[in-house]
Amino acid sequence: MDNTRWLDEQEMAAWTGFLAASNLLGRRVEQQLKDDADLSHPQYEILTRLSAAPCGELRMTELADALLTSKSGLTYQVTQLEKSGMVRRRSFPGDVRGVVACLTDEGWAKVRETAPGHVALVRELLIDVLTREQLTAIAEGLGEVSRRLRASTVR
Amino acid sequence: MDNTRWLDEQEMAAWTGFLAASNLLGRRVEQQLKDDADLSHPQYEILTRLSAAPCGELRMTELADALLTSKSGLTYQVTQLEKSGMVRRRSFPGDVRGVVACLTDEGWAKVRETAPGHVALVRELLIDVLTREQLTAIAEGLGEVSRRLRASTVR
DNA sequence: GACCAGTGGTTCGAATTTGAACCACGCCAC
DNA sequence: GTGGCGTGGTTCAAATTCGAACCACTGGTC
Repeated sequence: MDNTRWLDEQEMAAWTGFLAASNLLGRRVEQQLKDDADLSHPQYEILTRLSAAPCGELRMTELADALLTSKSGLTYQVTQLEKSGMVRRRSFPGDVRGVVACLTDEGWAKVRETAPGHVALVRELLIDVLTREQLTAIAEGLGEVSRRLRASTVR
Repeated sequence: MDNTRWLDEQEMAAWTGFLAASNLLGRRVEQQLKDDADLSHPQYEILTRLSAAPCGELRMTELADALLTSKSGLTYQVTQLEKSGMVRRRSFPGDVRGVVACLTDEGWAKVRETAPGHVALVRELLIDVLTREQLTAIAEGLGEVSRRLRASTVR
């Protein structure tokens, strides 16, 4: 017996569209960040997360699950950013094990000068291509999808 | 002056939802394929593309741009699949340079036994979470997005 | 106060990915 | 035919990624 519920045309289109957009967009964004700011996308994410946090600093763990990357991956990227002077590590007062990453002045400067170009690209390639209805559908639909994924993921 | 058109709340939600869904879904799918079939996602993609093609074979180049990966990446994955006996390389009659990848019997078997579980997961994590309206919005919206990305990408 | 399961981060090795350099060949124009 | 340019694939080194093992420490429990 084959009782698999295969995908109909519409569903298939959604899945392949999602996959393709995800690959191609990721690639383009990565490319632009590398060219304009000499940053990888994960690195850019780290910088913006930090810049949005009070005092420009966050615990490693908080960063790690905001970034959706593995712990070791984060360690690596933060080390890179530290080498290039964008970020500094400090130890967390109150728990010797804890480490907080902290934006340096150059880090702040980098974010300020990089963000506009990044936003412009995202707008051009994604946001402005969609109708308002598509935009809200995506915001709500994929929002729900990722909420469930987060919830069901073993921490 | 800062004349950047920043993202409003809705637009931001769409972008972050998209990024998160993309990361988390990719990770989960990857995981499942590895566990159930001992395949990476790119490898699975190769197998299904081949199985959808006449005679189960395609030129390397055709595969490469269907897969949205670099040429060298494809070479690597095909080599892996060849080692595990899912795929065979033949030379392309009519152009000595050309190489066609070709599903073996085990390759066919692998696709048949892996596809149902894969589809079920995609359904559970993505398709069945969305309303029908969201589904069509995503199919059309992201379809258009990726079409443009393909078109504007240097080949 | 000593034990012990659990946390926060780093280190390590293995697998994958990418772009650039490369090689061999086909396709033309002359 | 014979240069010379573009193509189809592979090879190479470098960067990144992941999970598993690890270390140092914390917070209860007895």
